[in-house]
Amino acid sequence: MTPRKAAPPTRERGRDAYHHGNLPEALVLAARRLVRERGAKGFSLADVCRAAGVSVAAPYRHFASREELLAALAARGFEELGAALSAALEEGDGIADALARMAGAYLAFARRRPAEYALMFANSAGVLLPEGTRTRAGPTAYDRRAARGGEAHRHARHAQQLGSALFRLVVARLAEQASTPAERALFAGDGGRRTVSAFWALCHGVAALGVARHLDREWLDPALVVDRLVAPWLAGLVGRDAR
Amino acid sequence: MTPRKAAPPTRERGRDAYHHGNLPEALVLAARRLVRERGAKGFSLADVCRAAGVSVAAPYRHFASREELLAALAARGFEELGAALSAALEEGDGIADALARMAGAYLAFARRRPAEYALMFANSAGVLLPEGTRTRAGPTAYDRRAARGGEAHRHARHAQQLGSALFRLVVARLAEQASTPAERALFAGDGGRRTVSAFWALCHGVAALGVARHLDREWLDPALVVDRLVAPWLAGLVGRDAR
DNA sequence: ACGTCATGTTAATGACGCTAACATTGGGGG
DNA sequence: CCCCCAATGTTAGCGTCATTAACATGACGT
Repeated sequence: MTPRKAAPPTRERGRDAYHHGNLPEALVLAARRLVRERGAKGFSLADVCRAAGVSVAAPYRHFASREELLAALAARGFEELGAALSAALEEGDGIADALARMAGAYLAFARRRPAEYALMFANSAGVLLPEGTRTRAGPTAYDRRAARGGEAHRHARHAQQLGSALFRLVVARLAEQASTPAERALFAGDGGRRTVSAFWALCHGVAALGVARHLDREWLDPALVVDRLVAPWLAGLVGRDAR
Repeated sequence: MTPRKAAPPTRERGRDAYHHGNLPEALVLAARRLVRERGAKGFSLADVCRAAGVSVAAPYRHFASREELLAALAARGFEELGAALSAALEEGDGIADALARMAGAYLAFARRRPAEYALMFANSAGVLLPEGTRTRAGPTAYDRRAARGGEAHRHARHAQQLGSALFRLVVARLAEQASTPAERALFAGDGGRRTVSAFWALCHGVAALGVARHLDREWLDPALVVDRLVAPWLAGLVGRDAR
């Protein structure tokens, strides 16, 4: 959007064929490997550089900071989680079944990639600092470079949450599958987003407490989560609206 | 517990009257202030020392690492949260009301102390590293000192979760307030712990997503959380067991 | 009075995040 | 066809941090 001057014609944007051969991708992959091996805090940007075989200053051509590299990794995590949820949604037969499958997929993701999952919600800039704070004011060196060279990069920014596209898809698909007026009412208009948000909170609660080892082992079983949380919640909602 | 040799008779353990006058407490308070002002990652151990007016090496007489100081802070957070939950529990009239009040207290805590809440669940050693990993093996200097001088310190360790004491209290109190057989069944035996765990997951899901700004503003209202999550969930559970 | 041990300080170490200044490379316009 | 330039990567260096060892101090019991 907003093409100030005609875009350079022949070269494709960040596909491959760079010096290194797509360093941003290599960095994200290296970071992901380290996150899986050593946990979300168990590595440094320097480690990532060593793993990718570049100097410690190289990442700053593509990412404004270590935080932004991790944000890119988190964004990738959200994409994968979204894909898993979409797949589960499509397999579902009826609202209750679809929600149960999605909960299973959600919890499976968190259990198989605990460090990445924790990272996705450890959005330090947005979460851990109060409202408008920035650790260091003023544009960073990366910003100055980026300002000069058009708009260039941006590897994070996208999908810093479960994209609203996915949200809309889930609402629409569940609305289709509704078989009673009460079920339909749950996904009509803005209420649909509300219902899905509640479902997300439900899944995230179990996933986050589970990853943090605050819950008994039994909660690793999606069947228990569905039986003691998802199903009762849905039944309660439907039952009330039916009355 | 396990008093190897008779404890030193006259001096009280870590009350006050040290060189500094209870440095551990001063450090925790300074850290808490910085967490509230600058967020969970917006400060360094050196900053805490400057705020407390001691040298950067002083904390290591009382805490093994920066992580352990933050753990102590988190433990304090869990204590406060537990107290708020207990108070709400006692005010409740009936299970549904008690749970609604506890949910309100829980969400209020997370909303009023977002950085501390995030910290409480960012237990890096336990959460963010895979199973048995340690960043650096071998006993630290603090460990060696502590091994020599009996068992000495320990400011964290306690209450790294919502204490099981609180858990038992909640289960017992709710079991008393149950007015139907179905409600009573929810809190009988191990099932009680399960039910309260589910409730915790529910609250944590909304609180964590809310703190991370992943939910719409409307979810800041406890009434909505109760109406769309807590109440339906409870009604669903009770309704099913009643059948 | 004294010595001892808890408590705190000074100084030093290695790693890290980040920046500026310099080097290289590959593709497109003259 | 070649050269220029911008994108990409490197080297060197700065300030900070967490952590440690070695040293200082002072309160308390003997």
